[in-house]
Amino acid sequence: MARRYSAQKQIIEDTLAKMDHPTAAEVYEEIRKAYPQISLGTVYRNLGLMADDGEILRLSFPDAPDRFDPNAHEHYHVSCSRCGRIFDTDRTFPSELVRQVDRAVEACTGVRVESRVMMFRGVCAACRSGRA
Amino acid sequence: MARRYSAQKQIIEDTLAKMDHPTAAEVYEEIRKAYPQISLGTVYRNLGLMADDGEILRLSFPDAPDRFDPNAHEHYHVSCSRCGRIFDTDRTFPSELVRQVDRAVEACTGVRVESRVMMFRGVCAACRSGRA
DNA sequence: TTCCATGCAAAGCGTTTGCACACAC
DNA sequence: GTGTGTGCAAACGCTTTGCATGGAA
Repeated sequence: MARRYSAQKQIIEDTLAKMDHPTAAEVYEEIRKAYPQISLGTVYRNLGLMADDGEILRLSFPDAPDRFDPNAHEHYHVSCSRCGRIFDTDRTFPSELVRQVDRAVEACTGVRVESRVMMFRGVCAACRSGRA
Repeated sequence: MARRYSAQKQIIEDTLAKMDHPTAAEVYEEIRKAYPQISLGTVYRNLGLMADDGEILRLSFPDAPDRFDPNAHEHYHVSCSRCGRIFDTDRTFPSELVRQVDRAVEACTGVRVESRVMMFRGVCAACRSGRA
């Protein structure tokens, strides 16, 4: 059941942890700087497996490659419609609010919520004031 | 600025309205029953344009084709992790809750929310009781 | 020794696009 | 008549996969 150790998976994990919602290709390019022999297929394979195992999050956006998030905890994702940057909500986000929404969703649809990938669009603070 | 009238766009719009979160291919197949001469490219083109204009919603899921929703109003999407069906929240969903979340998101990330595509996973009522 | 993970390259699939033609205006 | 939308098919980009090899257990 447990996966066999592999240096590549370790590197992918460590690299993802240092990046900000990268695509698989971005992870690949970053790793290649230090380990030019790694293959894109391996990066995809490991990211996919980690996402399936719930270790990390895979985020899908229209017309764009998937992005990965090492933080699999419940949080929201917000992308700025001007600069495209992606923000996470953090621990300061009231968790009762999340639970309240879960309950309202279940009341409305009958679905008992297990996980949330919630994406918002808006304009970030930097873009609203001066420049992006 | 206004788009020119086209019978195809009209059909696509009408067909989408009658379906439940279909993919572009599903819309195409449905239309083909009555209008076999329509082309897949036209379906994609029109759905894409409508989504860009905010007329309809385009939903992206990992490892699956995009799905389209004729209802562009603020609502949540919930997909059942067992049967894969997609549910919408409806007007009974408390809108103050949505606004509360928007405010909390802005407090947390600095992003002023303009639109929400919120997707949950869980197990629907049908799957929880008997069979799907 | 066993068999899972890798590297490589090709295939797969959803989606977009270029072009010639048709049709709304 | 002018220019946007269509049909068709080819191209595209992201992602997965088959296969031979290498390395963990």
